[in-house]
Amino acid sequence: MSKQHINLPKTAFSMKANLPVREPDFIKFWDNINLYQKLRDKTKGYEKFVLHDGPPYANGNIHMGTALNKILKDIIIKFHQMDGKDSIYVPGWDCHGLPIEWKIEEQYKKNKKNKNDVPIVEFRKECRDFAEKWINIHKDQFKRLGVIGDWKDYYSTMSFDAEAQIVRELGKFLKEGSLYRGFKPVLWSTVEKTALADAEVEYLDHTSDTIYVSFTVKDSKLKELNGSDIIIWTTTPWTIPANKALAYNSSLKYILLKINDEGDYKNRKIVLAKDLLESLTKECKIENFNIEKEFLGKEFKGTICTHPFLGIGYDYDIPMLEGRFVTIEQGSGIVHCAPSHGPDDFNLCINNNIKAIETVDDDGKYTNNIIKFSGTHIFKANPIVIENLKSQKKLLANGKLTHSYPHSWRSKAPLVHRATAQWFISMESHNLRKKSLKAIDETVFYPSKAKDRIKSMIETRPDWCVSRQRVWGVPLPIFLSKKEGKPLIDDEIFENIAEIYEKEGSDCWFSDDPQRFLGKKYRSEDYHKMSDIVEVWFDSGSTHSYVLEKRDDLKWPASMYLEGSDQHRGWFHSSLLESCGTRGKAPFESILSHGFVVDGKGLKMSKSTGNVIAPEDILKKYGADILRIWVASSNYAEDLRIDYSILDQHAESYRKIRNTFRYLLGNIQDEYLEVDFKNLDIKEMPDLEKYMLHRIYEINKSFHKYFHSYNFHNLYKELLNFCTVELSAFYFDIRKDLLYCDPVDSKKRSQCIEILNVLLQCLLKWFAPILSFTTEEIFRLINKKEDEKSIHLKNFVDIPQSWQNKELNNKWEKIKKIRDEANISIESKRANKIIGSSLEANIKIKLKENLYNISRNEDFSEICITSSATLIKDDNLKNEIEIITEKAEGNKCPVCWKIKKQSCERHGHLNL
RNA sequence: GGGCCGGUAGCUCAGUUGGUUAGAGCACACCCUUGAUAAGGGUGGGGUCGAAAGUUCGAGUCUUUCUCGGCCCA
Repeated sequence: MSKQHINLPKTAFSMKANLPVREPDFIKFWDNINLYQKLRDKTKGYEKFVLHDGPPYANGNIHMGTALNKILKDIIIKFHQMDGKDSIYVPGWDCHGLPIEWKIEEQYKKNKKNKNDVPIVEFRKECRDFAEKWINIHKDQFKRLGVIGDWKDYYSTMSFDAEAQIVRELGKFLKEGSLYRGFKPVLWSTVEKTALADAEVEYLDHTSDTIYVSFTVKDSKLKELNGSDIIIWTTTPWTIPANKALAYNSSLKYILLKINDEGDYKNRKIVLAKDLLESLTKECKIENFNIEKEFLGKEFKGTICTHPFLGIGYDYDIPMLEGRFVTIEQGSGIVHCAPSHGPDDFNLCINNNIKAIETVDDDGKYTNNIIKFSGTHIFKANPIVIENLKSQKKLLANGKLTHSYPHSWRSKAPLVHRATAQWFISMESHNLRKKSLKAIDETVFYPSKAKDRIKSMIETRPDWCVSRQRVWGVPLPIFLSKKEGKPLIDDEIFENIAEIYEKEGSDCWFSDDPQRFLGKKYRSEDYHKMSDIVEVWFDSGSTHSYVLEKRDDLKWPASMYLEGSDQHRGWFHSSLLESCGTRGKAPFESILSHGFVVDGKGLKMSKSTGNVIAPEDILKKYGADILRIWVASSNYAEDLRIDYSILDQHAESYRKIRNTFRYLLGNIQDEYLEVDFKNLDIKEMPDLEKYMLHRIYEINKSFHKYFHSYNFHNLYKELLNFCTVELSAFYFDIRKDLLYCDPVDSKKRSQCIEILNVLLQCLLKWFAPILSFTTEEIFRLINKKEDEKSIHLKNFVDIPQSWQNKELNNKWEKIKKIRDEANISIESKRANKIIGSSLEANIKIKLKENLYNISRNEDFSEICITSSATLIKDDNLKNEIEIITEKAEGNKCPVCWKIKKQSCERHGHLNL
């Protein structure tokens, strides 16, 4: 038996990973050694890389998208840390807002409790506790993914200092004058005198008055339209006095129609959508008419009409605007717009610089802004409006319609869209739009196409409405003077409020005497205290001010913001606006946006489709490292597909990587020796080892190139290919003979061992940001230094330029080609059952002079793993390379298994 | 419905400014090995580049239309 004469690999590193069971131990370990703090200590004073966390909402278990986001962040953080930066990740949570309010209200409903009976402060306390609970759950879920961050000192939008700073930020906008009071429609119940959220709305049948109204064209580029009547249809006649515009669809076909019937409209020309001709003439009982012209909606552009109540003082222009929401489902194909009474109307108008005004008061009565009808309750206004339209000869027809209509879930009363006072940040008054666009230009985007996406949003977005009529949020720190109705602007007051919040949070706004906030300078009797809260996007949009700017360990602006591509309209967007408004610059140097997680077919995950995979399922079945491989190997610039077959594939790759490490560890018998790269004696190395060093140099180069461009899927692919193609199938396979069969202390074998140590170090570090757990497992096995606790505390390797050897590379490219040819030749003999193992073969390699000269000093029996190999120069060859494979005759050496006629030159003396 | 983005082997991805026969790894099939062994090696099959039309000497790459999918908006 000759096993005693060979050096077989031996390692404590098991083939089976058992990640789901083992990984949690490493999380405990990282906690125990306080890895986060160790990292900070280690790179204290170094250049900072700050990846500012976009706060997830503290509500519900994490899903695949969250897992993707956190893992991607962690991978990037670890890369920069190992690249020699102080790479900092402070996790945060978004805590205020409606979804949590609803959750608490839901609990109330279950317990038959009425929200209105509960003091606001108590209600807010429950919201706070709810968010707190989910932060803790999330924290564990994120840690389980292997994410290293400042878990002890995380940030949240509901912390007292956050609430205080939000007040200061709002104060800046108020002081500047860009935060103004405007009006915007919300769903309103005139019975309960309150705004309702979508979830509080019930759709019930309701019978409405319907009217066909005409707006006379005052001026149009389309000459035939002048003097004609544009027809609109509406189910809310009471909104006609609030009309400010008309909307058409530019791709629809419209017609100009002359009415010949007797009555108010005899000989008048009306305009309507062609597709609605039949229904409209039927409903309006128009029998005799002729079509005078047909044209496309886009020709309306620039058309101005007069208000149907022109005769009673409504003497302003009504422009026709392009509105994509206009359809031919019902009506006339032209929609009347009252910006105070519908979201579509509001948006279209505000985009065309027509602001909504207060037209209806809290009680449901027209305000003084409505000429002639002020004081009239809108629910009693329909007959009056219809009467007036008729007398002005602007009513083509009227009727009734029963349709689904929003009602209050509590009082069951029909709701209306009513413009209420809201607070806006102007995009124009202080050049916020311009500043933001400039900031976008100065930001680096990964992928670069994302830049255009956010840019076009900023270009077209209306003013930012930052007020909400809810309770779970930061109260708008605004006092309106009773005399002038103007907001109180005084830094001292904002600071006073902020300081109070810093100590006790913002609950006191709702419970305490307003005088407390006004101090001694102003009298509370002179002011109305606003009860609105600021919308949550302002909360999270301000994180840069109370996290990046406030903390000494961070920096402003952040090096990077990294979120899903939906955040172009979310957090990227609000952060940009908030920061540009208050600091004139973006709070980030770069933005990385990733796509969405979809199923294996590219469809979005949904409960109803049943294609949802939860991170928890993956962790249980595969472990976090497999999930991390999935993240690293997927192209985040597009949507990321995931299903069990995809994960199986990655688990398979993981095994390959693991076995690559196992080979390395086994052959060094877990006795790792750190190689001094700089002083490695390359000259003495065999060619193959030199070639491997060259490959390491090249891989390392592209590794850095890919990492600095955040191109992880190519980086991972490069590493994986290196393991499979160059190591496992090539270098390792060739060197088994040397490692197993040469004397332990032979020079050549020692040199190979040295290369294995180099490879181990390189691979361990290259993979550490991705395979956080597995690399730690290996590091624990080989690390002997008491003070070096974790692989994550190490830096990337620095590969000496001297390892690069392009000439040698060219040579080995050719040798590999010869090897490939030899394999094909050997395989044909194997298929014919002449030989089995390649060691049963002797090969003759015929080469033309050029190739021959390059190869002459190499031992191809070693490279091709055959018993012998002879090189023959032959310039008359048809091909570059020709291989002849013959069955090796003789005796099999019991040690190296080479088949020789004579006794083995390496092991013959052992007399086995 | 609108805006933006995308569709290359079963899977994950390459594919420079349009230029030979579209590549890699994995998976698959077959074979070898049994000294990396619930491992390792070899060989091989597999693509009308989402569809159609167009520009061009030449299109995976450029243009248009359609289709499917995703995000955002309505």
